[in-house]
Amino acid sequence: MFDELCPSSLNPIRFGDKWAALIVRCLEQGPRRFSELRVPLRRVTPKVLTQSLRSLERGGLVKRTATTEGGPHVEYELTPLGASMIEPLDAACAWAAEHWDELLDARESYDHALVQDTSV
Amino acid sequence: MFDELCPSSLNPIRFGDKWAALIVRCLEQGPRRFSELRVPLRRVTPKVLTQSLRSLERGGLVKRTATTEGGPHVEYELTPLGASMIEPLDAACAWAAEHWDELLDARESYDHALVQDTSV
DNA sequence: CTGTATCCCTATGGATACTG
DNA sequence: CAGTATCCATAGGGATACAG
Repeated sequence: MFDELCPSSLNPIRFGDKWAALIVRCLEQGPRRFSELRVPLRRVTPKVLTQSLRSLERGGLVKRTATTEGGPHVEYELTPLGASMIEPLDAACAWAAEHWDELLDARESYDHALVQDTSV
Repeated sequence: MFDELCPSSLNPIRFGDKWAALIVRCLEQGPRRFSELRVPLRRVTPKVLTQSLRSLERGGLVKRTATTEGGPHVEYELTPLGASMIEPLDAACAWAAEHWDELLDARESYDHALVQDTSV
């Protein structure tokens, strides 16, 4: 029933892996180089960043352009498909931001209740 | 920079774990019992379903109600907070559905190109 | 019926070091 | 600069069996 909504091998509802959404938001403002992406992403290790970028590239969301003149230079940018993802992604981020406090509060009171139960 | 957007411990941008989004969509149409949820979710094992439900409950997105009269009977339903998540979730699903073919095509041609490179 | 308990396997992601 | 290579730790998810 939900097969077509969420094949685990291609799960856009989760917007890809841990860094995918963040990368897309970085590229939202224009092309970025490999090293330019590392900084805002909390110093993600190169291996992991490469993994995520390859995955986005594979899904046609990001385009990679390399030149070698004057040292290696690689730029990543959103494809039109990638750019089309920004709208739902922003909606999700806006929702999260709007309800952030509620989420944290719910969590805290749930955990608090658990402690009570356990101690009794 | 992105800390407040995506703490890995509470990552609503990914709509929770593998089953969370699917569960929410099941509950969208009204309260469901534990066993009623197992069927549409491709026969997810009880352990995993319990895990996901607990996680949603902890986040204040789902409410659990249990009665014991005439055998165990437990119902899960969306809280207002959980219901508010449907909008961005639907947006994400709609995007995925709309661009599904493009995603698959991009993937296929990426993999195809890889094979070419490797064989050369 | 609604879960727990146990075991297990893989995928994800990170640290560190090295290369073209 | 833009990655690979290697090793490793953990968590997520699943199979199966059992319990209240």
